[in-house]
Amino acid sequence: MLRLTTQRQVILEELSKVTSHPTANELYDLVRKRLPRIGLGTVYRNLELMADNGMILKIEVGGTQKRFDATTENHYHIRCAECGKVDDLDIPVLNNLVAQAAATTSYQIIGHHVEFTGTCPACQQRLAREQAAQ
Amino acid sequence: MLRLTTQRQVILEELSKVTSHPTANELYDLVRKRLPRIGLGTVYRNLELMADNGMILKIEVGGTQKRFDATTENHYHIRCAECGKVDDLDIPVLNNLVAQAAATTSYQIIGHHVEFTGTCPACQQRLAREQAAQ
DNA sequence: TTCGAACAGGATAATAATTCTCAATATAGT
DNA sequence: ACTATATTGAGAATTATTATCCTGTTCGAA
Repeated sequence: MLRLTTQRQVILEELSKVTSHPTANELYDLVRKRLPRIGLGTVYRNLELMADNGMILKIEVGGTQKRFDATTENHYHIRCAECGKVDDLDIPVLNNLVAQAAATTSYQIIGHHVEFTGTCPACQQRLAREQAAQ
Repeated sequence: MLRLTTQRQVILEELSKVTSHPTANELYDLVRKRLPRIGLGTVYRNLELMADNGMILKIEVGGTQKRFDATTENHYHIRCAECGKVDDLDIPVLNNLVAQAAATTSYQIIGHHVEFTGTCPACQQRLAREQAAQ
């Protein structure tokens, strides 16, 4: 069974503190402020373990890195195509979609996720500035 | 501008032939049967270029690899949590969802994608067999 | 308590997927 | 044909993640 070690506790606390959806590496930076000797492998290992135990959510969106979320209820995300930032979207979860999908596939459905792509406010501004500069 | 080299033509043809959603590496194997001297880098480079030009679709789903699709219209996918296989789902695209999302975010929305996770028929059988064997 | 087994951590090596670099080649337009 | 540009193949480099290995910790049973 899963022990609540100091490392796990701090990882969980730091993840809960932020509203962003940090990557393992971003979380590593946060946690290291409190546990300077922690290893990156430990962060990866424990994020994976906690996700498997339903304590946190592993968000497998597009982009190159996995992201994590202390909120475990299903909700949707929007990802910035420029900088990779991920934010929550405040729209209701489409539970009827699962039934609809189940009717048309021979897969046994586990869950679903909706991911929007877009340009975040910061990148919109940056792009506008770059346009103007030319 | 974009030349239609032999390599690009063959990559596009092979991608169009299959109904699966091959990874760059799977496509590399297919293409190599016709162009044995092609490099993996060329496959990656051209898939990226063709996706940028809207000739094909780059599917950034969960899992560790990007996948590609000769169909460019938006449609939804289901991915096997066991083996990573990706199939199309025959359910209508929710265009109203974009408007809904636009109303609740300051991102400028580009697009959206719905991804279901599940267990594909083959893995269901395999898992059932493994269960029985114990 | 103390002994042993299982658990967990940190450091580092290994792997996987993708991207980059660069010299050589091919192509289009003049 | 000539030149500028685009493209290729080979391999190195990078990035993100996972595995390994050894050491220290903790939990229970004796």
